[in-house]
Amino acid sequence: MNGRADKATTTRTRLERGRSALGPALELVHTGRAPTRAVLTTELGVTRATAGAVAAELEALGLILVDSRPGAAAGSQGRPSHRLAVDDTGPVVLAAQVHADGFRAALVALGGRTVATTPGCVIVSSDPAQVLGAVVAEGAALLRDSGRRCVGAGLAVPSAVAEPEGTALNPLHLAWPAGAPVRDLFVEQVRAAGIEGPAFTGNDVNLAALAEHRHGAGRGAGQLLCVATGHRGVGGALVVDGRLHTGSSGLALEVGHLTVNPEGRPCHCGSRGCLDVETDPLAFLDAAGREPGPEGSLLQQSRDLLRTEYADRSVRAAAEELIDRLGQGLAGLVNILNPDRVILGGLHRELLDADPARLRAVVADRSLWGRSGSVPILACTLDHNSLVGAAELAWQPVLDDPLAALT
Amino acid sequence: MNGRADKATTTRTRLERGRSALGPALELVHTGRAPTRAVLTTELGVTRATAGAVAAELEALGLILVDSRPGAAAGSQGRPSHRLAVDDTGPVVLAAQVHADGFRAALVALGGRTVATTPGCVIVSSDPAQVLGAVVAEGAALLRDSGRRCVGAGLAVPSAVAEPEGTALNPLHLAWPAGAPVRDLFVEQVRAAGIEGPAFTGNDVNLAALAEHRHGAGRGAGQLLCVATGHRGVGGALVVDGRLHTGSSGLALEVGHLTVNPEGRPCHCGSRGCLDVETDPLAFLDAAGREPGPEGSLLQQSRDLLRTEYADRSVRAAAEELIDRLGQGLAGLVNILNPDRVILGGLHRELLDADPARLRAVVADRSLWGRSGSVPILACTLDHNSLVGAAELAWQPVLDDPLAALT
DNA sequence: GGAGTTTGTTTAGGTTCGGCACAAAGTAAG
DNA sequence: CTTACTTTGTGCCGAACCTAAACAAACTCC
Repeated sequence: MNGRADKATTTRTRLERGRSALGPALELVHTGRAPTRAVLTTELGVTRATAGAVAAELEALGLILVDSRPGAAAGSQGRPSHRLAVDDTGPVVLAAQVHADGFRAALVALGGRTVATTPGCVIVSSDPAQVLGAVVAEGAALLRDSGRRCVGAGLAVPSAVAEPEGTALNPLHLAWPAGAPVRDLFVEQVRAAGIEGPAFTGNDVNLAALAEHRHGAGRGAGQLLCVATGHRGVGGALVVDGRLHTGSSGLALEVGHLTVNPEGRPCHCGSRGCLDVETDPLAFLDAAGREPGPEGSLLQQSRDLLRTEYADRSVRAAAEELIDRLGQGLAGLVNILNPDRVILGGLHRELLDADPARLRAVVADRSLWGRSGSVPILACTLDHNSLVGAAELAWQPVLDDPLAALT
Repeated sequence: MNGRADKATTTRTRLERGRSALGPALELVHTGRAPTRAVLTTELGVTRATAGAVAAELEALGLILVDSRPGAAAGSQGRPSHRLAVDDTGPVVLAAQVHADGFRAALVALGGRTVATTPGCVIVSSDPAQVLGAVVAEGAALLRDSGRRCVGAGLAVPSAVAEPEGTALNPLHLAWPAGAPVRDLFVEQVRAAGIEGPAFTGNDVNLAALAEHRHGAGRGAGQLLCVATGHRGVGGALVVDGRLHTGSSGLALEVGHLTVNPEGRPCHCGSRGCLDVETDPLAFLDAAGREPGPEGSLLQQSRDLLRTEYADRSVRAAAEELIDRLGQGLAGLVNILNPDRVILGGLHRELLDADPARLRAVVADRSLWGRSGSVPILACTLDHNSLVGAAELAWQPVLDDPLAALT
């Protein structure tokens, strides 16, 4: 009996109970759905004993605080439950975002709270490695200043990211080559900077959707559709049961080429009237008869126009045209995906704010079922939601298995 | 201490091990992915001891057979593993399908094998209750003749089925009222016929996709997109990680109103050139300049035309037009859903067979990423896949928890 | 201040699964 | 046919994890 086939010899040594529920419990605290130990007990569906052990273990890991002082909480009848909160002195992750305007780095704690951030920086190179090096350098400086433990890094890029390769397929706004290996480049820079933990990369709208689902307007949604436009083109994302629906190779929700205007503008895809070219800031400025400025500022220019000159007939007409196109696109997506909530970002969010009734009416009219027609359409609520989403990406291993991720 | 809050007193009595893996194990045998106990062991990721207990338990439940005779299997080195197979004398489910042509009932065993079926029957009423009564009566007769235990019933209908209400939102081909409570009506008829087990209802294309994923051309696909057209309109379905993606209220993949031809036919939805009116049998007959027959036979008429008169210039031109439109629609869906396999049914399957290269080229050209463009597009392979899918619906509780479902 | 309610804690016990040793059943080679 | 080797099935033990139950603690309400 020398050549043994049994190799799965995972010797576990810890004796505490409540290990398997560790991840779900941390996620509940992380997303604010378990403010007390009593709520944690019911949410996990375990006994008080188990929930107590789980909370104690998470506290021992330095991730959460269990406030067991008498008098810490009160209000209803019975013994007040211990309050649960993210440990503000606990580990952080490095979150980074690259976009047409520039880049930004931040440290994000559990709960999605940004504990340190750089001001927006300007990109000085069109070489992905150099840009990511600058981003990581900023993040490393933040980490040094804070003196906190880092357990991972996440990067948001304005491009579809193919999995499992981790390549950016259309980083057009960055003048990067299509297919740039952003994941590997980012990992490399993170390693070179001596930052610990795994490093991940994702599409900015996907990550924004994830952030909104966990900490913003998407909380509690079962099937959350997110659509946003920043500078050029339109991005989409779907969060199903708390997880990003990335498709089989990370390219799902590439919604830009839905036809929303049969007689519309020609698109580089060969068709015409695509969502991409009909509802982005450039389309808005064009419809309003304004001269577009530099690419990085298209969103700001459009936002200013919408907010300050909405009384102007040409601006209003342009807004209404884009709202109708956007509504048509959203209706198509609602028919295909049947979400229970829709969140809009970037210029789309501004369009929603400008005339919510009109957008909702278009969607209701064009989507087939009254039930679907009444899907709530909301504006995103988080500042820098892509950045927070990048942090979520880095936190995910910890949320999945805190014990394994921290040791 | 009288008013106790702890009420979850689930006293379990069985002593066997391998309970939690019972469902996954049965699913592996059911879908043919665990032909032997050794494979079951590795697929489940448990020890041989546990897998043995699981297999024994499933055999004790009368669901599978474990062939432990020496010499039952051989071929490679080492001790041959016990063969696993569905118990052919085990329980069955009642599967039923209603469509424009008529209806059909069948008994389906584990593994998706149809053990008894009625010939196609003609619908003689436009009252849902009466039709379902006739369907269930046929099924009950099959059950009586077979003398086998029934553990559930499933029904496929040509309509979106809203959840959790179980209402058919657009049963147009059946002349049923929109919003007909098909689930409740079906449950009622099943109960009245004295058939045991829970009863479920689902959309026919959804169920066809489920069947193809488990027993047909979709086996092994991670994200399976299924598109089909029977008589009028187009249906879609998505299977993600082996489960139907139904959206938040069962209405996902309502793909009929994607715009695929900006200058196309007007659609009742108010737009023009929708997939629904551009790629269904009626559109094909119209494009070929043929007079459509009665609604129930549109598919058959189109199929005959495609197969026997493809040399005819008008037929070929019509096929190519529809292929282009279908390709555009599929490309849009591929961009949004990023599936790793596409399966076509009904007339779409015939179009694929007529000119596979053309359809694949259109999809590759119109979908954005080369990677997505190379999505395999296949024809469905199961006879009566909606019927088998209806059976899958009824089997699901057993697959989820065999112990609970059978006792 | 006592009754009632809700939650935390301790203890005991049970279920499930992995590790391990060994037996069983085949193939491969002489 | 025998021996070596490979692979799989089985029985036993213990660890891990959780529930149940009883009790203690901390609040509200009257």
